[in-house]
Amino acid sequence: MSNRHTGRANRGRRPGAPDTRAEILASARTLFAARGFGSTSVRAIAAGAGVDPALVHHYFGSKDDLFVAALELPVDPRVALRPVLEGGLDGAAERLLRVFLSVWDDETARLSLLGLIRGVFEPSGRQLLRDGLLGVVLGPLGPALGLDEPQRRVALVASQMMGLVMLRYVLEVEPLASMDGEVLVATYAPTLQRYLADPLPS
Amino acid sequence: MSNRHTGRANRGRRPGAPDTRAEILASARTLFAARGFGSTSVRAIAAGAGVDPALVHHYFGSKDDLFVAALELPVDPRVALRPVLEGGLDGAAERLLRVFLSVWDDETARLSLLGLIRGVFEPSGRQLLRDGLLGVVLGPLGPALGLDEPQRRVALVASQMMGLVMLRYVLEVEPLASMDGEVLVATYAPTLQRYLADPLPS
DNA sequence: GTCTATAAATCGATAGAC
DNA sequence: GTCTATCGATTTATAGAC
Repeated sequence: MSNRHTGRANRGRRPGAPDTRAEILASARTLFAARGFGSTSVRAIAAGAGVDPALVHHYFGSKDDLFVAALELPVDPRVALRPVLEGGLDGAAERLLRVFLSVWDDETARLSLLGLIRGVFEPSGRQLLRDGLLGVVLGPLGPALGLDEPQRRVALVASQMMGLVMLRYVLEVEPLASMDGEVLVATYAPTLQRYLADPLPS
Repeated sequence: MSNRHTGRANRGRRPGAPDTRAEILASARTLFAARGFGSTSVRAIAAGAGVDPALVHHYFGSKDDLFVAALELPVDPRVALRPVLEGGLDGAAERLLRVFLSVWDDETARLSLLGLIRGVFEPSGRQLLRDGLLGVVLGPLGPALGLDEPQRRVALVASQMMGLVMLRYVLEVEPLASMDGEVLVATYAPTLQRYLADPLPS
């Protein structure tokens, strides 16, 4: 596990001077928050961390992966949402709600997510939440479900889910705060399904 | 209107020593935020301001009036919502959305309201927003429209409106942020009407 | 153990004296 | 403008019947 206390110290490669991986993450968080995902280049992140751009890919894979890591989400939304995306448009709202509630009703995940929501009122936090929620979390719904006007439909879905979060988990308004998950699914699924699939006005 | 600059200064009664009205307001804000509307008595507010309870009524009328004043809302929700309450259940969602958007799309009012929303993450601000939004603003919908399960229906309505506020006015997500008001009404009215009038699950 | 009746305290609001 | 006195309603607590 380590070569400390083996009698023969200083064997092998020493740990990288300052923790390179952490510096890349810090640089990414700062830049993503300040300029948004689209306007931040991997090269800029590498420069901010004082490392070679190739190291960014070495540690994190794609720029998307790095963004997800920088968000510090308790779950990888691309994994969690897979069953939602793969099931087709029928019943998509219901599956989405179930995934959504299972994450938010887990206490550890909830605390982490609340931290993200908290940043809403600072410009950097807004940018992060916009790109994260609309881009990474709900964005894939558009292509995967074959939505027309994907941006608009996804924004409508997001508006209802964000409101549910605010009332149930932030403001803790009754009876929403202690309502059974299945009842919530039954209540909100028709709304979300309408936003996803029904004809949009004008 | 005033005796300033009339050439004969200091006419009439001078303003009361410490501004009693303002002290009552300050005391009310503190107590409403800390304990909530229901658990705060007019007597406690008066004690906090060091004045007689009757003065509270003298300056502000009812306890409800005082609460609205303490919220520093840009409009009196009880006045603004009158047409919503009086029109009956049919079309209530549409009328509610129109009033809602007319207030939020006014810049002065919006800035003031955003200040209220900002307090969501502090316990005192939560209490204030809960009592304000659910109690004063949307609460009257229950009795006026003759809703069954008024608490639940009003909370559902609030969850969609709060989400719309977050996406359109706080996060400023497109295309919601610059969407025409009438399109928004047409989009969200069916959702709100369902929350108000349709059978609820379980 | 559960429900009802009643007593006590507290509250919001008003009228009127200073 | 400020305060005393007080009403009527609501809430809270207690006691006793079943």
